This record gives sequence, structure tokens and C-alpha cells, in this order.
Amino acid sequence: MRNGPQGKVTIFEVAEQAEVSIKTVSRVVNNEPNVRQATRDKVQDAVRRLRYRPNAAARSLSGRRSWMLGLVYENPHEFSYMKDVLDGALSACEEREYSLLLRPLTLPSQDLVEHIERFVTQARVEGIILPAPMGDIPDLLRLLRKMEIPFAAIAPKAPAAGQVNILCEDQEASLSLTEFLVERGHRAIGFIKGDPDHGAADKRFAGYRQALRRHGIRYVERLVRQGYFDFDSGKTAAAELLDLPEAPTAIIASNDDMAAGVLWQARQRGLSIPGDLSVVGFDDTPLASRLWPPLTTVRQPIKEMAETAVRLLMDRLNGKAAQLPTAPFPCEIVVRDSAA
Amino acid sequence: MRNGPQGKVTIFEVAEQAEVSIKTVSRVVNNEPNVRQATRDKVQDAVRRLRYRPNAAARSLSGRRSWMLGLVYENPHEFSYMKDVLDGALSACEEREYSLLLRPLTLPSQDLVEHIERFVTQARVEGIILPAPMGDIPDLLRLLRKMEIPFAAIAPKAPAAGQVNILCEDQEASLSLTEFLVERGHRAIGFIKGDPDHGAADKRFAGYRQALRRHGIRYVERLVRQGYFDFDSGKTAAAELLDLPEAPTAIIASNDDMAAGVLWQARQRGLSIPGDLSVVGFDDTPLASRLWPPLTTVRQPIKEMAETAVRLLMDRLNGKAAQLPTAPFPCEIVVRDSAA
DNA sequence: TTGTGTATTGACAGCGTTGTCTTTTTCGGG
DNA sequence: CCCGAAAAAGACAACGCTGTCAATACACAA
Repeated sequence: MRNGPQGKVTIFEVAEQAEVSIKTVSRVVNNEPNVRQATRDKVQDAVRRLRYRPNAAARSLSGRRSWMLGLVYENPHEFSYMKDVLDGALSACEEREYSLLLRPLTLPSQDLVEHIERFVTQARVEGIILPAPMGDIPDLLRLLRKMEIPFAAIAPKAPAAGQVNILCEDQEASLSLTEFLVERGHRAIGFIKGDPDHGAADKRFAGYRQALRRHGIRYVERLVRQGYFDFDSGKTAAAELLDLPEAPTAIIASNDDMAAGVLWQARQRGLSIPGDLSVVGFDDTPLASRLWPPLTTVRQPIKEMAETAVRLLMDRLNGKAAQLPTAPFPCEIVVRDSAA
Repeated sequence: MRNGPQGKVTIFEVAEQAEVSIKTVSRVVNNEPNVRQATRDKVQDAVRRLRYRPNAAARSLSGRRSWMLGLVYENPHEFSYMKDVLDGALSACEEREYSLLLRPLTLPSQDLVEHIERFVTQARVEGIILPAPMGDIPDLLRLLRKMEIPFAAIAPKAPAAGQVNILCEDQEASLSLTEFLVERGHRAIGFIKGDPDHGAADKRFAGYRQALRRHGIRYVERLVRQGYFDFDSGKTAAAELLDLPEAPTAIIASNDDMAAGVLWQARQRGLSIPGDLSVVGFDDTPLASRLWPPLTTVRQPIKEMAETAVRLLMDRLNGKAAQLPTAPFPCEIVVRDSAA
């Protein structure tokens, strides 16, 4: 019954128990064809009885596969978005018994390529997940291509040719969100852009402009400010917007964290929300429901997107030619109390 | 110059280049003693020239070490605390070229033991990090002991004998925080407890009581409510407290997320903060500075704690008998505007 | 110079799988 | 009942490293 720490049962013990060769055990364990059902059963019985678990190291060494994926991400202060990515990636990995290795990065980083090369070769990672803005760093993409490491980009600016690309309907969502405001009578709508390195930033801005155009509202450049997806830049941008002679009656922040910055400035100036100013965000992070008033925002199925990214990446690694490109994921406006 | 994808340079090429045996290369790469400096240099040169990276799988297989640690955690909705743990663990792992595998869990989970056993045996994880409340689950600890897997508990209720335990001065911090309120004239101080499965919850509550005692303030049971470290339970508890005939003038929430719930209820009732009610929290998460008013809270060096946990765990795995137990980490009150 | 003990280096056998190739079994048709 | 082909099962050599132990080089004292 006992077999020491770490379950030191090897394929040999199983083969002996099942009265077959180790190769047959290997076949059964890996679901390979050409094994009679009766044999298969015998082996599976033995596996269960002995609580056999293949040794991953031996497997990798012999099979030249590591069964490891890498998640390379920019480490943000507000982690909500990445948490969803992480959850999704982890759950997809678990389904197929892959392992996931994390590699947080601080951008910009000049030895990025070096870091990633070390990361990849050290763990023999087979494929990599690149949440924005990682999917748009030319040096990185070049390196991965050179090393022949397939990757999946989540929300890249430009889909990478021949790779898995997961997108969502950012522009459409932004369009709807802006229209939501227009329908409520707003004409002077401020917009705080996201980090220009993220594809989502462009698309959200494009949606905003599209909505204005559609409703015949003149685009006023002064009402648009550059932000970087973080609280502080939201605060700064909001201050500028609110100090304008003809201040906007509504502000769209390209994510919730910046929207929190807008709220902060509004409070600072004694503005009531949504009475004096409507504020909306993107991402539907936990923050959105904790702020006061709770934030109207856009929910994206990030976890599902990450799961899909990982699954498609695995398919590619296992030779199942997936049907790239994939349809973009739909978003959904979550109406709360910060806009009227 | 080229050597194919994934850097297929093996120890043999290096040995050849350096004109030594593969064993000597192995010694140099692993920093083992008994290699002449001249030889060491020759080998290191070759390593650099060839961009050699040891194959982790082969290394594990042969050395019977996986160089992998596991991080088993309860997956919370508000991830700020875990993000810091993750950052710390990852950075400590990187220092010594370990890899970190994640295993999120949803508690309670009856097949927890099964999951963890699979996790450990599958990846041959050498040691495990257990952030609260994982360090207090008897079945889990029993399993790890049986499998002879060392672990490091972060903020457990009761330190695990013979293992790495990382604590912080929760009770002291809570004491100071309560006194901070007392000094500002508060006598009716509400307290929202944290999840009773977390060690920190008990200690924070103990600090509160200690402060009351020290200042001769009568302990009123009605002013204490049970929470679970999440926004909703904070809301609920705050509602009860605020509806009391003799409502408290200040509320201590055992973490920031619950404090956000208190703020929410206060807003709901038109209470001004800190005018009508002072609110303080714990953890100094990003949320604390984004709320209005910004939250007075307690900062714990979580990242450092996690780093230390991992380093000590590695020391143990490598036979360097660390001086367990470790001194608890100090906390620090971050004064913002939510209390007066 | 020689011997002895220690520091340095090397040879070689695993580690537990999977890949390749060979052998044995099975099955259908004549 | 035999033959040939296909299916099933097995033998055995990698995979790239570390552990063990043997061999060699070197230092220093006699």
C-alpha cells in the first residue's frame, strides 16, 4: 500500500501488476491506439490500484515535450484584469494537464528579450500567452518566432499572423457605451484614452468617435485626454477636463481604474455624481461595484477569452489546426448608478 | 552560431568546447566545490559562448529534484492580497531559479486532499506555500506531512510545528489602529471581524479588545459583527451596526474590502465620512486609495512576507536549517482621510 | 626524491519515460 | 487449415543530466 513519499510508483510496477510491457502501459496512459480493450482495462486497473502518476520529468525528457505554457504579462498595480486572465489560463491548463508558468515583467524593459529567452529555454515552455500589451511588442514577437514558440495574443492591436489571436468587441462596446450617454442627453462627453500600447485603447477611442459621428455630435479634441489605464492618470486627465471652461457633462474613462480617478476628482470639487457629472468605465472590475456611486461599465468575458486562448494554443501545439482567426467575444454594458 | 529552436545545446557540447568532462561542466554549472578556478573559467566561457541552459527535465529526472514550488491558495474575488503574495513568491523563486506552480482552490472543498495530492505528485512539487487560510486546514497539513512535503504557512492561526511560518504583527497593528480612533475621541467603536478561518481575523479582533481594555472602554458585544473579508459581508455588517439605537461613531473593518462595504452603507444613508462616521480598514490595497474618502488602513509587508516564506522554504529544501521561528513582520498605519 | 593525503577530474550507470523498430497475435479469405 | 496483412504487444535505445566511485594531479612532509 505505501510507496514512500512523492508516490514513487513507476511504469515498471504497473507493467508488472498488469502483466504487460512498459510500452503498453505507456500506450494506455497516453490514450494511444492499438491496444485491445481488455488489455487497456487491465492496465487502468493497475494504474488505479497503485495510484500511478507518470513522472513529468521523465516524460518531458523522453518525449521532448514539457507540457508547460508560459504566461508573460506586464505586472500592473491594479491586478483585476490579470486575475481574470490568470484564472482562465489556469483552468484551461488544468483541463488538459498542462502546467502554467508565470513571468511578470515591468515595461519598458530593454532586456526583455533576454528575460524571455531565459524563461523559455529554462523551462522549455512550449507556448506562450501574451495578454495586452505583450502581443504588440515587436522584439518579443520576433524572438518567439525565431525560437519557433507558438503564442496566443489576447487583445492585441494587430493580430499576429499565423498565431492564436483573441479579441473582443471593444469598439462596439465603446460605441454602445457612448450612445448610452448620448441617449441620456449628453453632448459634451469627455474621453480619457487608455495606454496607447494596448490595442483596446485604440478601439475604445474609435468606438467613441464612431458614436459621435453617428449622432452628429462634433468631435472636440479638447475633450479627449491621454491616460494610461491607471488611477493616477485618470485623476490627472479628469482634473484637466473638469477645469475646462466648457466642462463635459459626462466622462468616459477607458477603464475602471481611471474612472475611479475621475470620481475622485469630482468628489474633490464637490461635484455630485451622476447629478453634475456622469462617469463610466470599462472592465467591470471589483472596483466598479465598490466605488460610490457604483460604476456603469462594460463587462468583457476575460476569463473565457483567456481559456479560449489557452485551448487554441494547445490545439496548435498538438497539431489540431484550429480555425484561426476566432470571432471576437461580445461585451456587455453593466448599468449601475454613475451615469444619468 | 545557430542551434535550432529551444536552444538544443547540451552539456556535451559545452564539455567539448571547454575540453573537460561533462561532469565537470555539471559541477561548474551547479556551483559545486572542488573545481580549479581556471577550469571553472574555461567552462563558464563555453557556457556563455554556446548559450547553454541546462535542461530542467533531465536535471529533475537525474537529480530527483524538480526545482518546483507550489502555491496553493483560496481564490478570492478581490485579489489584491494574493497579488502581493504572488509577486513576492515569484520574485523569490526567480532569484534561485525555482519555478512556481499555482493551484487555486475554492473552499470549502471536500476533495481538497485529492486535488492537492494530484497537484503535488503530478508536478513533483518539492515544497508548498500556504497563504491563509490554507495553513490551518488539518486535512491538508496531514497530507503534506504524510507526503513529506515541506511547506511555508503565511499568517496561519497556529504555527505549524517544524515548518516555516511567517507572521505579522496583526494584533499590535489592530491595537494601534483602535487607539488611533480612541485618541480622536471615539468611544463607541464598531468592529467587523474577518473570516474566522483566517488567523489574522482573530488577531485583529484581539488587538481591538486589548485597546478597549487598556483605555477603560467597556466592550459592547453588539458593536461587533461577523464578516468574511468580502465586500458584501462588510455591507451587511455595517447595515446592522448603523441601525443600532446607539450606533458607533467609528467602525473598524478587518480588511479594506469590508471597509468599502461600510462606506457604501454610510453613503446609502447619507452619512458623511469622517464627519458622522469614521471608518478604517486593513491591508492597504489599491482599493483603499481609490475609495472616497481615501481609507485609513494598515499596511502589511505582504510581498516581503511571501518572499521570506519562499526563501526559508528553499533553505529548508536545501538542507540549510533555517532559524525557525521567524520574527513577525511589523505593520504600519497609513493615515488617510476616512477617520477623524 | 618519494610517499601520502587531499583536491580535482573523469567514467559510467542510472533516473522513468517515449520513439522506433521488431516480434507476436489475430483475423479474414481462399 | 493455411497464408498474408493488419493489429497488438514487446525490446531496447535514447533523452540530458547528476550521483557514485574510481582515477589522476597536486601539495607538502619526510
